[in-house]
Amino acid sequence: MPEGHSVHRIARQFALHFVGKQVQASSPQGRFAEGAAQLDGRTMIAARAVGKQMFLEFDSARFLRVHLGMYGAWDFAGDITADASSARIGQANQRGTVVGEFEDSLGSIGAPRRTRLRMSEQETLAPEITEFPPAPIGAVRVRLLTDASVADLRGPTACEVIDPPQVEAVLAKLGPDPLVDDPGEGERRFVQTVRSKSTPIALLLMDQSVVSGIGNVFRAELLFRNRIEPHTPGKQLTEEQAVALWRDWTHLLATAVEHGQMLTMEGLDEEAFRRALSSQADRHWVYKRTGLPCRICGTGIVMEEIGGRKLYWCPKDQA
DNA sequence: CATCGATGTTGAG
DNA sequence: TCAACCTCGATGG
Repeated sequence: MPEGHSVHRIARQFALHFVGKQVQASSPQGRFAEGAAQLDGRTMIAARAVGKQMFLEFDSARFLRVHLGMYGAWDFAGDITADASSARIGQANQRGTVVGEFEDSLGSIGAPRRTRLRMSEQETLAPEITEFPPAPIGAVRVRLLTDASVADLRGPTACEVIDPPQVEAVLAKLGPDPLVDDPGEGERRFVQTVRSKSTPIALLLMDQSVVSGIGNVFRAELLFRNRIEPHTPGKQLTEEQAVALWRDWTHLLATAVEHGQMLTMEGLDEEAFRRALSSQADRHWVYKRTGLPCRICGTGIVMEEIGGRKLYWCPKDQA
């Protein structure tokens, strides 16, 4: 379920604790045994996210490409970075465990630390491990293990070992990512593409070849924040509207990566933004609010299926 | 405890 | 256009 910000957070986790280290790769589930064997014993060189895709680079020019799809997740344990301001506490950990921000990045002398963190759309702290490495739980497609940290991947849409030309082929199909591409260049590409197509803007925002990283939540919220009617053909947007969409996406993405959660009320409603930081309620302008009153004008939010996904908007403010 | 739906993508028909 | 992929929290009985 992750949109772009989650993948950037996961890549950062790998950059902090796996890059520069030799990695033991395996496939406890068995389905990725061949791929794991190609990575086993190699050193991770870099971790990079582009949109919802992640590339873990290993020595000898091998890349692990991962796309979490609808319900993929990484389970980290040992020496990892757990950010208390964004991670929720898992069920069995309700009382007791308190983890300070970046506490676990402080020092790693001696035995691996015991933090366990699931990173998907949400970040959830699980009960601490009692042994390292912990036994894999469930269907783990690939396990990446260093002397102090472990990462288990489950339920991904894509998980494959590829070479540099194949990496380039994947990247070539992706639209700009504000955290990857030069800001001016990304904006130019986005605006140019959007304003050349007759496809509804609601579909263009979800098209990863037009812009990388936007999913169903950000799509609906971006269109509301910019008061754009979702069915408007891309070519009917003004230059200013297209530019504003790109800049707002840039802003929302950076905020989400920083806080580890989507904060789409930010910038337009400071009170709601602060409330969203600590609670699960009142998080969105229109997403999943069918029939509820618009937070601005009170009109009922409407929903329809388009391109196989649910689209939410305010028929009055986004007329 | 069974069922549903989801913040996504691919490929068959 | 739709099923499949394969996971799990939310929901309902």
